[in-house]
Amino acid sequence: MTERREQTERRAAPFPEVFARLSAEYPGADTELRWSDPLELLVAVILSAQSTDVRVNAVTESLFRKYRSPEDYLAVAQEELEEDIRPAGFFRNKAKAIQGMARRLIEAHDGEVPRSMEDLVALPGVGRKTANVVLGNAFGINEGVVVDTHVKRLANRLGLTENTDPEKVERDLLPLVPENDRTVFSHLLILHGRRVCKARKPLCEACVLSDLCPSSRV
DNA sequence: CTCCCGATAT
DNA sequence: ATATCAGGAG
Repeated sequence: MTERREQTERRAAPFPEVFARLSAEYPGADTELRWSDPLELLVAVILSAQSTDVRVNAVTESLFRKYRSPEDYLAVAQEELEEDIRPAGFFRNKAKAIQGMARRLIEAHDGEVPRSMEDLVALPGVGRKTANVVLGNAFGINEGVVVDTHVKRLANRLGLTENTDPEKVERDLLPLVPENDRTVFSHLLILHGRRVCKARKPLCEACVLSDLCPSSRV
């Protein structure tokens, strides 16, 4: 209790207030990825790694007309799939991952996208972040918080965690966020991160959280 | 930790 | 010129 800190170390933003303000700012916050079934969402999220949703949607618009089932992804040579997803970036890795994922769906899950974290993470190209998006958006299972680059950055700036490892960030957020709000909260942070709390030049003067953000420069 | 891909913002 | 973009694998 004797420790006397400088004023530079401001308090973490209170989660309920953060959630309330962002909910008001972004009503109906949802993914901007275009999808119409779990397989499409899974593919879209795999493609979204280090890419923008605009580029991913440009790719999937035609991709999802050509590939409608796991079998369809395996019916072409890897090189053909690579060309079909090229603009999304990392096209060799992602084509290989999608075909490996499709193969495992057929061999281990009767061609269906599994509904558990354990099974999803066992799919090639699917990590915890991708699994949480699919669970939350396609199946309404909100067990986890999606920790992507935006959620990680905002959680740190808001003082909701001191960790940078995505899994530790999620562990710190879980007790703060009611289970039913976890998927929505992820979307809120992602949207706010894209539009206001940007990685390079955050628009603190336009931020509805600036008065309670430890990192605000306003 | 590096690599994977290339467009865009700063 | 360099950091960043709805990450994951080796």
